[in-house]
Amino acid sequence: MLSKPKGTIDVKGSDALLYEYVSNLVNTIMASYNYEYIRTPIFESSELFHRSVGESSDIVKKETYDFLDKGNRNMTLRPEGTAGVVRSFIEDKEYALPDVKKYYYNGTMYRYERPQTGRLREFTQFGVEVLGSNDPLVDAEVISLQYKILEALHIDNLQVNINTLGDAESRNNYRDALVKYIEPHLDELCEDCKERFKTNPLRILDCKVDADSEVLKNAPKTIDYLTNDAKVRFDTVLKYLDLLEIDYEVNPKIVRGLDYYDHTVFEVVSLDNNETRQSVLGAGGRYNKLIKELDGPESYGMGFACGIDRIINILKEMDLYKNIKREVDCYVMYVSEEEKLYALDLIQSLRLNGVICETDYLNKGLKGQFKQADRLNAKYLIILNNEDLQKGLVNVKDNVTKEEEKIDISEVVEYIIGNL
RNA sequence: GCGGAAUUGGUGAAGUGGUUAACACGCCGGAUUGUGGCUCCGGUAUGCAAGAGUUCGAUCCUCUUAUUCCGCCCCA
Repeated sequence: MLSKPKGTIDVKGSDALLYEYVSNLVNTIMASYNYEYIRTPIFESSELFHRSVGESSDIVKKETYDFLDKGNRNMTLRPEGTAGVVRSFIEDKEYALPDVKKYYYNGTMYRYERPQTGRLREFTQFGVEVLGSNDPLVDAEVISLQYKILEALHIDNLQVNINTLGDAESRNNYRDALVKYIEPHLDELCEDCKERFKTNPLRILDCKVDADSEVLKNAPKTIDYLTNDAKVRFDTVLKYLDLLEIDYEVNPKIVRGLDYYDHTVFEVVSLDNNETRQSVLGAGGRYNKLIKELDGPESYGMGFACGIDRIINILKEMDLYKNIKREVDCYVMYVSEEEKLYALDLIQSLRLNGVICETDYLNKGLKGQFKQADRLNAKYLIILNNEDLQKGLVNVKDNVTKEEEKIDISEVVEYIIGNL
């Protein structure tokens, strides 16, 4: 038996409707913020991700889908969306344009991970990237945009956890201080933290095992190592968020795992999402260094990415979305071959007029067709029979009131449209 | 990459080392000679994730593999 690859899903049925619903909502809201849709390749040169996401990050070290194409080029299935968008921005020299570029994307990403609920190898994210402005206004807008989308889906108990890493100077100062502080206490930390100490010391801060240890409680805080400019900048972001009425909590432990972040970093969680599950719905931050890192000029970037699959998991448990299904306007019933000809013609006319129309494809009896019509929640039934057709009439039954009337066949389409 | 649990039909599931794998929903057919949704009757897994082993005999025991779920790592 052939089956789908590990960590992938088939999206169909009510799931597909939910994905469609979320995507449509994203499109609508993005439009009102005037973000442009961008679609970048699903595979890019491996080098792009090594240089953007970072050689030392776990994503690149052990989670990418790499392959050699037939021209012996090293390719990687995109593990995240930012790198491709930034690459495109640089490649097309959009930094030279007079305006800020505001992009949003919505597509599949690939990471070779151990799958769990809310963690797939092929997963779907939407996200935004704002390129070319360092104004704290952008930080606040990006965070609020993500927040407002989740809010529009009626996901409750949202919380934004926010922190700042500061500029390069702040970040380096802090890193040095942290390393100096941790080193003598290294033996008191867990095995994973000893490894992190070598690869990415900042990540020790959000270790769950050592979270309650005295060592971490007394560790230096990023906020104390900010340059004055970086601090003022962060305070400004928070002020704007207050103004936009976004619930946030400054959490000095948020550091993020991708190497390209500086200044603002944040994540949005849903607190009542069955607690143990993957509760981070989206995350992002500012990445001013990244553009130069990828051979662009000095520029600025800020964005977020949001996991649609996780959103869908939450929506599926909400009463609001329990009965989502496509409703059929009209079900056309026939039995004989002659009636079928009328049916075919009528169905086409209805469909071309925008009526969602279904019929029988299995030569079922009338009883079976009634059953199918009910399964489809058809609002109207059109029952064809030879006797009436010869008089130019068809039976139209309102499937809610159960009232039935005979309508002139030339007026059926208008009648249905008029009643929908 | 590491640790743990699970896997029975279209679905929810019960069950046992030994002839026909319960029950329910769904679906199909009939009672109802072309207007159903109620009721009644009948049908619906040559099969218990896949493969190998133990056994006279395994869905049930053992091993391997796969997948799913949970925890860790990490992350959306």
